[in-house]
Amino acid sequence: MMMMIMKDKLKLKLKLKLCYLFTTHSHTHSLSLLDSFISIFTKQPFIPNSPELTRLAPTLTPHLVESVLTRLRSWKLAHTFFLWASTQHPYFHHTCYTYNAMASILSRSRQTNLLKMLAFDIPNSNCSFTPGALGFLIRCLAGLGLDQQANHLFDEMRVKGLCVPNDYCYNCLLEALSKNGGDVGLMEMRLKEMRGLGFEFDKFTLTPVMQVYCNARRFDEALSVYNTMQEKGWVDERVYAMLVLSFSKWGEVDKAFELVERMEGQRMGLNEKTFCVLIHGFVKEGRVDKACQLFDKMLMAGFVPDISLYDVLIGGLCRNKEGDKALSLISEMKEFGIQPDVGIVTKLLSSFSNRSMIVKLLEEITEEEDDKTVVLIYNAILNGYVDDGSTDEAYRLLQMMIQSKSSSGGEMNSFFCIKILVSPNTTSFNIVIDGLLKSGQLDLALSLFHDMQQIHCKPNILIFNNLINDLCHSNRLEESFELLREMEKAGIGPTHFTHNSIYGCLCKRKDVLGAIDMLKLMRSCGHEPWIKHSTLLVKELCDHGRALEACNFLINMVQEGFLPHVVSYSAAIGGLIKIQEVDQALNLFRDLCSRGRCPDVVTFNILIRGLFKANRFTEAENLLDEIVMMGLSPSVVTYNLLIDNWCKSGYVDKAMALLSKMSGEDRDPNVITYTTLVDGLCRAERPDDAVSVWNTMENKGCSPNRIAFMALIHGLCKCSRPTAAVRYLREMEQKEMKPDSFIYVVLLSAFLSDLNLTSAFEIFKEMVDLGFFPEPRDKNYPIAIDAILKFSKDDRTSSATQVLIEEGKIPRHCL
DNA sequence: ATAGGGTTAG
Repeated sequence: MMMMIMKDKLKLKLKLKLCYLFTTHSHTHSLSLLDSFISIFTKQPFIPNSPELTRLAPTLTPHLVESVLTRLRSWKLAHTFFLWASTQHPYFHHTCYTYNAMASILSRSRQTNLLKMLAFDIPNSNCSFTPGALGFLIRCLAGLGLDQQANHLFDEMRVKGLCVPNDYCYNCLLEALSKNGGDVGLMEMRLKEMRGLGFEFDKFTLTPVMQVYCNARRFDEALSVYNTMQEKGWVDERVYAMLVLSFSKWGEVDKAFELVERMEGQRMGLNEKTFCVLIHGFVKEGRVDKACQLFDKMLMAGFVPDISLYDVLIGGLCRNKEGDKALSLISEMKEFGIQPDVGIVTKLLSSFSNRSMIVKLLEEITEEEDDKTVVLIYNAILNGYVDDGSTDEAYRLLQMMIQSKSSSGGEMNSFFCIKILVSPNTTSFNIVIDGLLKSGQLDLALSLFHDMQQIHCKPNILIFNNLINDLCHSNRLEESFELLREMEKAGIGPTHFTHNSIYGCLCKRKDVLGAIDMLKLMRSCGHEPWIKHSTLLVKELCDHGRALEACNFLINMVQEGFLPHVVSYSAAIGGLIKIQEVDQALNLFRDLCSRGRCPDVVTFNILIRGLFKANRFTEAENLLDEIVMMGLSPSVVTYNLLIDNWCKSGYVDKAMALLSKMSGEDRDPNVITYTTLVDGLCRAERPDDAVSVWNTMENKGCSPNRIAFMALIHGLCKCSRPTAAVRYLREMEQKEMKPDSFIYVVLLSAFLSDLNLTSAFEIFKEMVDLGFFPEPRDKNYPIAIDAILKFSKDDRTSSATQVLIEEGKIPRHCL
């Protein structure tokens, strides 16, 4: 410790000596020092502890550091130098001036994080700041939205005694707080502090205060501040603009406009940006009238409008069906040399329902404008047709445009009654081809594609992609490949969309080899295959019992450098389970985990179901623990699987207990949960409990679907309660749900066992009328035959049965 | 314009 202090003292002595040496000579020496530092810090590579720097360190002064910082052109170099200088104790300590020089550079170059760090360091450096310096620093912070840091810094500097803030500091702080929305409570607290310290409020205090009130929609407070400023004569253009913009934001268009007029009375004006924001805001509020007036004022003030203002005004006028005014704006913009673009023309067309207006628009433009603009308008018309479903009209108009190219006189457009003198461009074809594809006219789109090549119009990537995509959806793979070759010949590189369209088609076809070839191609282009396509291939294979091939495909994907998504893996696991390869499924599961893919609840659900089906209950329930250990939580499906398994293995009460647990865990039971339990309770001969679960379901607002109804009806019949069951059948009918045929058989049998022949016949008749009479090979066929026999033998039903036979409703072969 | 998938009930 002692040694270090002595060493420092020695260094200090040396420094004083050097300073003396340099200051005794003229300041050309310090200029050359400046140059030395600049050249060292701009030299590449920079070596922090070079002998050169060590030699120069003692010469550092705050003034020199400031000069170097402002001379270094890049913020990075400046910051490197700044950090280096920070470590040169005891020769050098930063002052508020060097800190601020750095802060200003970081603020200008938007280095938010570095500035934040700097602001954090300053109070810990024990460097004192003048009030002016603190104000400056706060403004640097505010410039990058660091108002919270500014607020914190302000207090810390004061508490540590490093600065005694004055009214200027407070004004800077208020300004900072108002910049990012602002917190009314915080702002009012600072004002109270100021007053307590005896500082007067001035224009620079109240302007940010008003801003904060405006941002917080505190209408009355904002106005009262405004009035105070008005009395003192502090209202300037900025204050006005602030209030006008706020009024506009609050939807008070008239008040905003009044204020603008008041400004004019005081010979004050808005700036260009404020004009633009206001005009957009007014139109948004549906006040195109005031927006147009303001627009005129803007032109009077000498500002040159840009196309976006015309766009928004014309859009507003079109919405108000003021087509004439919109058209006159078109003439006006032409005087400014601004061409209407597609957006504007489209807006005009959408508001013009009658053809005369469209003709006017065409006239307005065709006279002077070049072909480019005319094509733009025609494209807008094509767009309009396609958008309201008149694809055929669009196609016809485009054909006329194509003809105009070949016949020099121009084709007569019967709709517009004018001559078409312009040939279509790529966009024209794009619009119509797209429209044709959307309306399912692929072949017409393809023929248009050939037409465009006839007139040497170049197709773009969008046209190729859309055609290929549609061909793939129609399973026309060969033609897709042909287009792919064609686009490559045309020098248009396929995108991931192109490749994925074809890949998807191959997957749909279960063409494993083709899909792998495509993956190779995609790998070479850096195109990622879409998850849904790979998964589709896996699923298609699994649905056909080819789970092992699906697994091989996934292995191939890995070999091609694409790690399949967990969804694709899950599909394969499901496929393995379907062919009873549960152990293989478990292996695949472990494999994907080891490859770094994370299984999710669905993956677990698939496995749990597989294990249950294989009667491996303990393993299934162990997986439940694994879900939790992985930080996942069981889903409703997981619980439903458990409930189903417990119901079917005789633990209905355990299942019921889980039902109550689910609501508590914010895993609300769904219609499947209830259906499973209704089925389970009926299997356990507890029809009353089943009905009570049913009622709970309805009370919870969960509406039963046809499967739920069928489960209850079936269940009640099994419990010999066909009369109760029929009530639910009627409810289903009321809800226009159609039960499957077996429901009628089940009801019929139940009534027959119950010896309720009348009701049995009623159901039987319904079944026959619905065409649900079982085929001879159907296992329910004997039941139907037995019923007919019983009906024929009984007085209550025999004649009606006879009628059915005579009407031919009971097949002949039954008799 | 172009993500999106795999699991549960009668």
